[in-house]
Amino acid sequence: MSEYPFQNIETKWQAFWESNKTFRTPSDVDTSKPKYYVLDMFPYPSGVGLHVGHPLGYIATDIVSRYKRMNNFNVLHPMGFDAFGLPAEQFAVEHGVHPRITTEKNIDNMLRQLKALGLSYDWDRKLSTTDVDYYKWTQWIFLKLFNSWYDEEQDKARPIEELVEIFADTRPGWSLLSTAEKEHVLEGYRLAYLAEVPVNWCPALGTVLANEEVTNEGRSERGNYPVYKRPLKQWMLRITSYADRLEEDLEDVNWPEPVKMMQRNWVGRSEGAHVDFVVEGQEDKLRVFTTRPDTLFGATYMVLAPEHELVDVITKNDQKAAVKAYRKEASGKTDIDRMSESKTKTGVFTGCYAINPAGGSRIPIWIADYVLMGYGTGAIMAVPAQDERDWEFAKVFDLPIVRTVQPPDGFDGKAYTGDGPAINSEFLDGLRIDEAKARMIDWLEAENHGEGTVTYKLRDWLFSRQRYWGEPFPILRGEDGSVRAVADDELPVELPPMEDFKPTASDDPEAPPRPPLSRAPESWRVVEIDGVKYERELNTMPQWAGSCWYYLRFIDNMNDEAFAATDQEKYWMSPAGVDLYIGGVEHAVLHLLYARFWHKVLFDLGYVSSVEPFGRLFNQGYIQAYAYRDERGIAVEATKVVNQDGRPAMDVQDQKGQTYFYEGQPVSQEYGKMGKSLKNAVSPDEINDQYGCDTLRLYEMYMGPLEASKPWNTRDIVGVNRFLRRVWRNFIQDDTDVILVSDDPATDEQMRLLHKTIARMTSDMERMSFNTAIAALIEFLSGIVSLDTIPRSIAEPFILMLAPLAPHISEEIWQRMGHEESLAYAEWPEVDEKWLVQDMLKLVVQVNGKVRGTIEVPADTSKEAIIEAGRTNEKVIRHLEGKEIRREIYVPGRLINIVVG
RNA sequence: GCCGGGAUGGCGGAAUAGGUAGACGCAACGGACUUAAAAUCCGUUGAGACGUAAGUCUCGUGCGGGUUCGAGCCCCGCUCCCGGUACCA
Repeated sequence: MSEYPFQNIETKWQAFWESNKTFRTPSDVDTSKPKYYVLDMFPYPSGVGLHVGHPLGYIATDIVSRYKRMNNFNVLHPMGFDAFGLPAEQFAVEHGVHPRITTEKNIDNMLRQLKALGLSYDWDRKLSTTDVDYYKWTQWIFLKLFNSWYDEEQDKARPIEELVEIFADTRPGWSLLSTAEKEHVLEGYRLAYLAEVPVNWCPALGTVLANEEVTNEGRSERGNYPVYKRPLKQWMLRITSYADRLEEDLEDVNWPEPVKMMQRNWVGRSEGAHVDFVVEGQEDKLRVFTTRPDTLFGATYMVLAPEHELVDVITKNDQKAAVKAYRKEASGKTDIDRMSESKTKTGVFTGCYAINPAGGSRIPIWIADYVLMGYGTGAIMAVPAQDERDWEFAKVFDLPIVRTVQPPDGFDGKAYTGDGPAINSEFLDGLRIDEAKARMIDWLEAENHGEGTVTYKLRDWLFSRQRYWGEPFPILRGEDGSVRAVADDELPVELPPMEDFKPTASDDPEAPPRPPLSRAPESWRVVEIDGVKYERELNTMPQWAGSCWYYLRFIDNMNDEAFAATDQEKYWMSPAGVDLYIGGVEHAVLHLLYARFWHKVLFDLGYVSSVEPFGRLFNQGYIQAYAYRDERGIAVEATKVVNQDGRPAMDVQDQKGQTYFYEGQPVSQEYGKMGKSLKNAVSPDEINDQYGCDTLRLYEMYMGPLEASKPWNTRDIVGVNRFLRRVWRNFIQDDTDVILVSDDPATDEQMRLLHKTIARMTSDMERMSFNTAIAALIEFLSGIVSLDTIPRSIAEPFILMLAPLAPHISEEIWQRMGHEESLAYAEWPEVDEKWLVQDMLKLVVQVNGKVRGTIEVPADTSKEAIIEAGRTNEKVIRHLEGKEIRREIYVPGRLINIVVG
């Protein structure tokens, strides 16, 4: 037989696992055993398939799953597809085929690629968010949101009926209200509600987008099209009610700090005060939000956002023209314009004055676009002495500046935002910022000028999309505009089959949105209940809906009574949810924040048992690769680039002094994330064909730490491939195909090597340090490579340790060693400490911290004798001559350091 | 600007609790086997100096300081790279 027949082996074992359902997790697992739920962020089934960067995380979770199975855990390791949403629909539109068909085709291709990697998923739990019996439950959860409200006192969501009962008891005249009037009140409380709000409208995509889906250049994250603000009536989810809990509960999860930080920033909690200003000639006061109530005495002017509703009311006649012009200019600006002009402040005086409640001075009211309508109250008190933006504005328009915090000596700056004693502030003088804030808030509340408050950057979640390929809302609308939920037993509301599912895209930002479902057949669109006609909600849910809760459906995916049976949910989700969740950091805010929100709602309503969905999150790094551009700056196929000697760039790209050519033309080298756009993608299929997937798995893990981004270098693959070939050659005789394992006892030296390796492997696997784990196996093999036959007592543990990393070759050798069962549930080797004990210690002897010699002593030598041996070592003596020994340090088992002066 | 993360040989990386810096792999070089090549196996490989040699010494983890018997690791001050965020009051 030819050496290392990886193709036969891998085909054989993938078929074996599939037909034996080796990795199925039955619903009646022995719950006395510990559980481990390992989850990947499931992929979009895109048409282009995978490149080698995609499976990095999947390979890692697979290794963890296999390792945990060998450690007597019940492992839940499922996989599915996030197939609704824009990418799937755009692909379908581009190819002119129905999204249901392209989605299924793409899923099939991806399944093939995933299975070719030998990943140990329980494929019986496979799901797609587009499955009718999946999105039935997505709709069901939406109805739970619709039928709930947030009780601020109990700090949890409760069923809306309970609010109705409370209103009946406590709200005078409640029973006199009409159904519509009651519903209007309740709308202000429901966690899913309709509201007319300024939304991010993307005419090119024909849909609205969530704040999270818009880049800071004001473009759509998907497709990079311009996005405009416009008011529309849309479904919203009241995620802001959960702002504090979404922030606070980050404390209790084992997540990467950067991701926690990004979520905290997104929630953007800030503490401060509302302050009410009397406006001359107005009844109503003007309310501002400030984080620095302590600086109120230094507020020398006020600024309203140009969109603020009071602008028209307060503007004096002689300023009307200027204000109108400024407002028009501001509204016509896109976000990009605002950004590019952010250097100099602009604004217009309204002609109107307000009275500073602290000190009573008369201060002018301006409008300026550096104040945003979407944050706080859309109005600020400007304190130029302690705020950089206000300082710049005051300088441009020559407004007064009063310092209310004493800057340190020698401070020559402008606005001073640091701490210091209050000045020019009457009853606050001398207090530090924190004390002054608290005192001012007390005063504001006592004098009825405002109160302490908290605001957030987080907005409610815009939940409607004007697209076809999404979950229909289980909502009916009456002709009078009333809203009615579809009954639970009427679920699912299936997406109607439509020939023309394309969105109505437009270049005109003012064109009215026309959801594709408005063209659905009337038989679907119109529903009659008790003689009343309703039209179905024509928007669909955003892509994130399906991915918000898929981890729960995996637990019990066949259940048609509930999204998951209670006992199953308890077993797999208690106490801290998913035990390991691996995915890219790009989901830090969107998916992870939304999923946490839904989970908390379900928790409040008693449907899930853990506070957080994902107890431990891990971000794998990106795989990067060299890429090449021609003189026009266009990326060229990296595999076809050669160096000055005509060698493929792949072989020399990490060396200096190279110049590169593509079809004879010089090209420049760069380095970036692997992908289509840089034309530097490497397909796993290629590597599989040439080396096999055990090699691919090993190489991806051997490249470096899982969390680090690292360069792909096809050249380096031969390293791990040589290792596997060497394993094969050592275990299987080349010409006779005989297994080279004997029942001879292992030598002591071999046993020491084995147990040292087990100890290293176990700790490396626990901390997911797979690169060093592989190094340990390579070292072990070098230690036994010269043996003609390998003693079974060391051969078997070695194969078991190799198994999670390179499962196919391991299964094959395991079987040839005489085992009838798969090694998938064999026991992970255990360290026998007695083989770790050293009889002789090798110690380094340092003089003043520099290594000068080594000594070898029996392990039971006393400290004094060891130091003596070190001091008298011939190489050491030279460095001690003529010097006084001041100190002698012995670090047990490691070194001796002799300090001389 | 602000907030995170990082920088170790020609390259990817290792050093888990402050204790021999460079494990393991790639590349390169030398050797064995071979008619030859591939494959495989053995050896060398951070830089420099001295020595015929065994070897010895000096320097060395982005830069400059510090703490310590001892610093890649801790502290202070920088540089550069990557990610997030940006008039958020």
